[in-house]
Amino acid sequence: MKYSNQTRLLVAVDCIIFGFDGTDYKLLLIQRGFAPEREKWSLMGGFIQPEESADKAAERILQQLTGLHDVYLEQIQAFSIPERDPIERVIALPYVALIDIEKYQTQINDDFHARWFTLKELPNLIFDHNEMVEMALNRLRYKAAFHPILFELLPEKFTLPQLQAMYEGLYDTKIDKRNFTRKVLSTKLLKKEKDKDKSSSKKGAFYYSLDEEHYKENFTNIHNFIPKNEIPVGTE
Amino acid sequence: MKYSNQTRLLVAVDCIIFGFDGTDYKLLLIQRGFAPEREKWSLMGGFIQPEESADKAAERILQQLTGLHDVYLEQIQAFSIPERDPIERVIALPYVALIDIEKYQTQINDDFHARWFTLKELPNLIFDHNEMVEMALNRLRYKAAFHPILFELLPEKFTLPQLQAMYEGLYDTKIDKRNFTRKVLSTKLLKKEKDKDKSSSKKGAFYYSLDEEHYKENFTNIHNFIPKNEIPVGTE
DNA sequence: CCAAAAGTGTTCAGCGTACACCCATGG
DNA sequence: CCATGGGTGTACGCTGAACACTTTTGG
Repeated sequence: MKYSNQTRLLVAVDCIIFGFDGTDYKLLLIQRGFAPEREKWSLMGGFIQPEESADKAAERILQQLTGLHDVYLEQIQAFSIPERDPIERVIALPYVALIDIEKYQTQINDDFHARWFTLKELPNLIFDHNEMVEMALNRLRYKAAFHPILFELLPEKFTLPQLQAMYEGLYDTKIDKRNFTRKVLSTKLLKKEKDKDKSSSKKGAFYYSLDEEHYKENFTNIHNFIPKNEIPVGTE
Repeated sequence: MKYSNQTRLLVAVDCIIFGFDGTDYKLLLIQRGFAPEREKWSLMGGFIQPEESADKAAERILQQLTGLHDVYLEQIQAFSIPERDPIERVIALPYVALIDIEKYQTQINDDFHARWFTLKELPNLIFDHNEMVEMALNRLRYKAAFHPILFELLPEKFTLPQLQAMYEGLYDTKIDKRNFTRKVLSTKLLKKEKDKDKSSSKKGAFYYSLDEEHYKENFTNIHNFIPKNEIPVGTE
C-alpha cells in the first residue's frame, strides 16, 4: 500500500566536514566529476537510500570520503526550497562533521578529488552549499561555547596551547591563557599525560588526552570556555 | 533532466504545536480520519508539495489547522528511519510551533477533530510522534532558558505572575518572584501597561506587553531567566 | 645567555541567589 | 478586617575577567 497522489522527492545528505590543523579551520570539499556544475567544488553528499536512515546515510557518505566512522555528526536544518538544485528538486539534510584532521586518510578520497580548504579561502560552492557552511559555522560557534565538541577535532594527545588556539580560531579572538586553562581543567574532561610536545617551543607543552568517561557523561553539560561577549548571537 | 536510478521519497512536515493556558502546557493534536491508525491521535502533518519549501509547508499546515500565520515555528531534527510509517517510507521534518492559545480559533479545525491535551495527559500518538513531542519539549526547555521564545505563548497583554507560571511550568520548578521579575525587566523586552488584570487577585497585577522593537532585536541574545541548576542537560 | 613559549595566582567587580515584609483590594 | 496574591530591596558568595612574572630549554 502507498499514499496516493503525492509527490515523492529526492532527499540528500550533505556533509560539512570540519578539521583543524593546529592553526586554521579547514573544510573538506570535493570536486564534482559530473554535471551539473562539473569541476566545481561542493560538499560531499549523497542521496538517502531506500534502506537507510538519514543518520546512516551521513555516516556512509563520510566514511566513503574519509574512511572514518564514529565521528561527531550532527544534523542541522533541512534545505528545501524547490529551486535549490537545477536538475531536479532535492531536499538536503546537512550534517556537520568534526574530524581529527590527522586521521583523515589521503588514499581514500582519490575518487572524489577531495581537498581541505581553510575557511578564509573557501571557493564558491555549488547550489546553496556556501549557505550550509555558513549555517554550520554558526551552529558550531554557538554550540562550542557551551559544549566540548571542539575536542573532536583534536588528535589523541594534544596540548593546552593547541586547544586554546582552536577556540581562538573559531571565535577569531584572543583568550587569556590563565583563565582558559583554569576553566578547561576544572571540567575534569582532560587527563594530563607524562610527555610533552616540543614541536612548538623549547620548553615543551604537556600533552593531555580526553578522559573518555567524563567526556561522554559531561558532554551535554553547559560549560563556559569562552568569554561571554565573544559568544555569537545564536541560531539556537 | 533528472537524476537517474535514485529513489524518491515522501517528505512530510509535522507540527508540534504548543500552547499555554495560564496553568498548563498543551499540545494540539488531531484525530486521524483515515487509515492507517484511523481515529488515533496524531500531530498535524502533511506532505511537502512540489512548489513549496518545508518552511512554507509547515506554515500552510499550521494555518490549515489553526487559522494562524506568523507564529513561531522552528524546525527540529528530521525523523528518517525507513520503517517509521508502515504504509510507505516517509521522511518527517518536525516543526515546533508556539502559539497564543487564545488566538486559536475553534471553528477552523472542525475537519480535523483537533483538541488540546495537557502534556501530562498525552495519548499514545501514531508512529513516532510521541518521540517528536519529547524531542520538541527538550529543545523548548533548552532554548527557552536562554532566549525569550516562551513569550510567543502569551496573549497581547499578560502579567508577570503569568509569565513566571509559564517558566515554572516548563521546568516544573519554583522560581523566586523577585529574582525573576528583576531578570525579565532588565532585558527591556517588556512594556508596562497602565491597566491591571484582576482576574486572579484582588490587588490586580499590571499587564505587560512585548516591546516589539527590542524583542526582535534581542531575540537571539542569551538571557538567563531560570536558575542554572534547572536548565536541562541540553540537546543542543 | 637569551629568545620564545609554557605555566601559574590573585584581586576585583558583577551576577546570581537567597531571603521577608508591606501593599492593595474584594469579599 | 482579613485573606490572597502582587510588588519590592538587600546582603552575600561565587564565578568570570583582568592582569604579570617565573620557568624551561634549544640554539
